[in-house]
Amino acid sequence: MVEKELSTEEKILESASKIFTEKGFSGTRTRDIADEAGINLALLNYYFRSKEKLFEQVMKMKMMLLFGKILPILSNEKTTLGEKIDLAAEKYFDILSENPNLPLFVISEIQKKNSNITSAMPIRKLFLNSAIIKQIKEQRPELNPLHFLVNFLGMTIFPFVAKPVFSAFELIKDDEFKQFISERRKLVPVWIKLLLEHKTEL
Amino acid sequence: MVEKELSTEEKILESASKIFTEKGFSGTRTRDIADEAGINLALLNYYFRSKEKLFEQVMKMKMMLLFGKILPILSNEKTTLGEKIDLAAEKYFDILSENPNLPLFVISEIQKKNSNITSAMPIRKLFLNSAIIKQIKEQRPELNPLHFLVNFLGMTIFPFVAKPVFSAFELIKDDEFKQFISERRKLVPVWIKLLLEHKTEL
DNA sequence: GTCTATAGGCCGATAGAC
DNA sequence: GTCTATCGGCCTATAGAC
Repeated sequence: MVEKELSTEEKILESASKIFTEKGFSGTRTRDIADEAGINLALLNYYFRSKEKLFEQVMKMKMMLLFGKILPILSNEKTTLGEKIDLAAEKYFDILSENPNLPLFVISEIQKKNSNITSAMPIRKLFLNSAIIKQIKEQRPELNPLHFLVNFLGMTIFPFVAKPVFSAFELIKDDEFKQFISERRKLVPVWIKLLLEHKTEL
Repeated sequence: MVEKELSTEEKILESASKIFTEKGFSGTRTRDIADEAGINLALLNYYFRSKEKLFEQVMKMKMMLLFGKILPILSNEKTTLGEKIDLAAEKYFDILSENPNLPLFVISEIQKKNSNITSAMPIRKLFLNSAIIKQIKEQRPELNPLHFLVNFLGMTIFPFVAKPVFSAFELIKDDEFKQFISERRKLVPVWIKLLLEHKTEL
């Protein structure tokens, strides 16, 4: 139950965020959100008009959380490539440790086309023109720079995405996972730099 | 529409596989499966009793596809670590190119606890006792071998998991993605071996 | 085995009192 | 703003004819 000194609207948003993230759009019932927020179902529609509109609000928050802090780091013209890797890893492991289900939620709702929010965000331009893309191209002109982005994101985000499966098969316990992630926080930047330095024959 | 010379039961399974994978358990309506299979809704319940039971069948197929070919490669006592990496990468890129939504489907349905199938599969034992874990420990005794598995899976699976997001933001087109994946098929084994060879200071 | 028709329950949304 | 009560539609599952 959400308590504290939140307005009714904020309480509903908090609860919606929690339940949508756990169950996805189609698995969520507005009644559950209302219960979690400690208010009546009618009130949810009074504030947000419909389940869809409430979901879009939550999705917008989640996208900001997923991209808001990272894009500025990648776009910074004043830092070196190595500094960007260190900063981005640190920031992402922070965000994901606080919001472990964030990437799986966003990816899977976008895949199911439950959100049109992507059309409203200029990620493409921001990303393709970012300083880090230029720096990777300088360092490794023979490869698509997306390879290194995917390596970075795969090493950083994938453990959080795959955690439900690892847990279900008891490959790792919750406290071991925390330790595992704190090791990766230091290892991933080292590994990414290693991959960037060693020219690979195709 | 599924045609060919499939039995009714197989047609329903095929269609269920397709639609569950696209929309997840809670986003799927049994009517849509029946339509896709070109049969009546009542017939679906005649063969499979319920939506849940049909889903469990599909999930079992998907888990076999995801683990069935890979675990034997990782458990083979006669191959070297390098050979295992080459074979596993090749096999996984094949499977995932044919079934790009497979990992996202499995992960996200397990996260939503829509399936109990994990309790029926002895993945933990098979994996923890596998030859590859021993070989990684020999090569890099100072690190949790799970780090290298996660690196491998992150580099291999993550591009497929994240593709809906990349596509939504137009960071990559479908034909470019095919090319991108065929590059990674060669690059990932090289990168993984590189990470295994270079001792990392923690 | 396969169909039509419908029961029965769930869920999103709203009317209307306070 | 917040509630109770309820509508109307959708979805799974089944009864029963062929």
